[in-house]
Amino acid sequence: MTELENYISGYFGIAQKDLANLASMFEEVSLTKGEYFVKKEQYSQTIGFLRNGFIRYYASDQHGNKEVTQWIASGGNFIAEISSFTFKTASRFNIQALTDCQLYVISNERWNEIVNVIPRWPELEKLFLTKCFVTMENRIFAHLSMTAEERYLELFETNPEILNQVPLQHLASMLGMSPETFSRVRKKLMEAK
Amino acid sequence: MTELENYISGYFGIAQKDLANLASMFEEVSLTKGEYFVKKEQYSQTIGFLRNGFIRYYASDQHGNKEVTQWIASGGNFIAEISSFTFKTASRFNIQALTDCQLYVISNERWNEIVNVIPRWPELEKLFLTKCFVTMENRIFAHLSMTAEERYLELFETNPEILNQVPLQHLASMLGMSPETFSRVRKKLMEAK
DNA sequence: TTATTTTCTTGACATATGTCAAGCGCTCAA
DNA sequence: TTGAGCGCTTGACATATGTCAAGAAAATAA
Repeated sequence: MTELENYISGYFGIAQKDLANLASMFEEVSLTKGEYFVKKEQYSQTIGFLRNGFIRYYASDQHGNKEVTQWIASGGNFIAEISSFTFKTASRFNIQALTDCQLYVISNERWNEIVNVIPRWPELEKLFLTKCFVTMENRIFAHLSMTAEERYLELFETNPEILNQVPLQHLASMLGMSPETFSRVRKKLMEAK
Repeated sequence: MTELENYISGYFGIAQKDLANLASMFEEVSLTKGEYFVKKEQYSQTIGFLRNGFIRYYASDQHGNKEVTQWIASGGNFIAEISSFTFKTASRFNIQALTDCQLYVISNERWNEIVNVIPRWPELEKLFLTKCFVTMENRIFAHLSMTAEERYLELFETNPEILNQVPLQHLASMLGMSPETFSRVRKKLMEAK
């Protein structure tokens, strides 16, 4: 089983024989640090599967004063500006490689042909989208109910590796706090241990 | 065209002849103010379409100190604890009528039979879920990039009617601020005009 | 209607978090 | 190896927002 098949199999329960077909629909792409997967306002007609590295979603706030990091994706996850991909609208975010990255990429047209390989694909896609939606609901609840320190802790417990691998200022922004607050929370929790 | 057909037709582009069939799969349900559509920890196997009234999603924060309003749905929208509905997990939220409400309700089993009435239902459902996901991404971006006052203003411009129809304390919570801050922002913007 | 409860507002004050500015310490390229 | 940037930390201070308590207003019940 190739790496991509392994990953996809983790997301969806798919029969071995179909996995190879599915995997063959993707194309290997590399991004070097700083390169863009999508630029804001452009149209993005692809979905990427991030094999390794980190990719940041960001945009300016409404006044153009500061860059806000919407999300940082780690290896093993899908990457897409889903609004642009699905509704052919302008991208809301820049999606940029924070490190050198390797991806598997698939075009919109190809994505829509997956159903020919895997008949129950619509169901799997639905479950995938639902899972994404539920994750976002939980993320909103976290912002409504938790302090900056609690949000930091949650990240630390959920995804500790990321803390050594991407600029902390971007993690701070993704968690909705300033880099200074992030640094202080971090210090406090270090000393407490 | 009945009310439900009219609503559904707004969400999805569906042929007239299919609409009646689809609508007939729903059941009329009323809730009086204070009644629950779902209680937290229970299993919810239905989706509701809110004809009129307001329904609040809420749960306690992690310490059990305060109730947090995740969302308030207005008439003309679907209501569901989607995680419980799709993955048969315990509900994360209470979903409670803030006013007397009329709904159309459909069970999980019935929902899965819609495809027999409308063959392209999986595609419509996917578009619907994607739209929900995009909405949540935008809501998170709002929390990362906007002040309390800006979030209030956005609600005021997007959905002004809601401000006279549900307790402001719940709107405050949904926007991630205290009732006092909500009240002060409100006063400030009233005076400014 | 009147009584009772709930919700909203307001002031005084507390606290979390943001801002600014300086210094330190990496990293990376020459 | 050595600058030159960039990113992180820290202190001093500013500000947004939260908390508490009281009273006013509105909704609900009797």
